[in-house]
Amino acid sequence: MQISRRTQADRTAATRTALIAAGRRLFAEHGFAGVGTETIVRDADVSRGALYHHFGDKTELFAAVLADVEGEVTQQLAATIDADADFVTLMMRSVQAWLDACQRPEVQRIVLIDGPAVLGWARWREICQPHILGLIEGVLAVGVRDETLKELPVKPLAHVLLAVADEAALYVGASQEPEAARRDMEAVIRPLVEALLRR
Amino acid sequence: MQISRRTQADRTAATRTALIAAGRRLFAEHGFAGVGTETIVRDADVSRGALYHHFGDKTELFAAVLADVEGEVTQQLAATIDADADFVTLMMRSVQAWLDACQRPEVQRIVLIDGPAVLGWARWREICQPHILGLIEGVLAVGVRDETLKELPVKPLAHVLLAVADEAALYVGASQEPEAARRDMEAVIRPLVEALLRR
DNA sequence: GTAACTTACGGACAGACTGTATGCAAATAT
DNA sequence: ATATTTGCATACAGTCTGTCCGTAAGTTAC
Repeated sequence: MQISRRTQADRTAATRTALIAAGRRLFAEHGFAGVGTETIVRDADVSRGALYHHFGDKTELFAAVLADVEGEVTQQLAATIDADADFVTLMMRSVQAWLDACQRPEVQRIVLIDGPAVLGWARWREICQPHILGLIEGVLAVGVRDETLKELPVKPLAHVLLAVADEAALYVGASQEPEAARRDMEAVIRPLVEALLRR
Repeated sequence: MQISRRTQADRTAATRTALIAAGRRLFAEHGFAGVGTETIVRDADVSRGALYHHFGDKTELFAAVLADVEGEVTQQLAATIDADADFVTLMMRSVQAWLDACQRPEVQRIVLIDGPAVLGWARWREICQPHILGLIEGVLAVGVRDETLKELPVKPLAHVLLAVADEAALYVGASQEPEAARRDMEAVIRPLVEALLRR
């Protein structure tokens, strides 16, 4: 083994992250269909050959970008979770954090709008699974086990709750008066969350 | 005014409906990005010139297809609505009907998956507004006014409920065991609907 | 250290697809 | 009957995607 200025792993990591970063910016601004690979590689300062070497096709790059954004947002969310809080405030705080995160166009456009259309619903949710969906399921599972929550199937429940949060984010994002829309949405979501508690 | 074999309005109607029907089939099967205009016009038995004469571009044709599907599904839903039933059973019956309708791939792919990505979320919901969203808002408004429901902002609530129904449809559609998934989803949705009632 | 090999990348190319422009024909207005 | 508008056909230009093949950088074997 010889000494080398840049190892292969280094090169790979550099171009991959450059491409993902560029894709993130451009997909967020123009949407998946609105930006060509040429634009992406120019922004990332690599060649189209490099792109197609590391990613099977344009949608694979998109999948990597999506996973990247998902991971980041989920990490933010996880940080706001306080295991001591009761279920309802925990959930409502998570919704708050989710709405905050989704104000960034990357999340709205990439995760919520283009994700399912580009990758298909199943693949999209698969990518969400280890991240945000898993987080929700975890919180719910605890609630079900220690009997503060009704006995409901956790997985579909997590899907429904995430769908609610997604729609809320888009609703607020598209609203002319975001503050009012946000207050309304929180007022709507709270009773839904409370409905999960045992009486 | 002379007698004419085919009036202009007839010609227009014929090609428009042919294009919409073809688009409906093909968009449902291959997705918006997966089918070219050439394929559509061949299936509709018209020329590309005709397409671009009647529709500004491919996305405008898609919008027309979406409105078409929306209208049909909403009509089906409206038929199942029985004003005499109490709120919860009314809602749960609507969910049933919605899940039935969404088993058709046209609805899943066109309305739920591609719609927001192709047209943008705002335009997408705009098209839903006169149809399914309006229907939900109507039912809710009645409930709020006669005080069987909590006082919640109707519009965001309708959005959230529709989002729940959409996710349920996609969840069931993608499931390996649709019957079980459907039962689970209904079990999850019921308490959410009940949560809207005044105590 | 050198040769063999694998991995990362660059540039050119073919195919497909979208939207437009131009020309014609059918229908309607004058 | 003529003019004008509307519906439609075809050809064309521009763009974009994915592939192919060659080259260079890095890694392994001897």
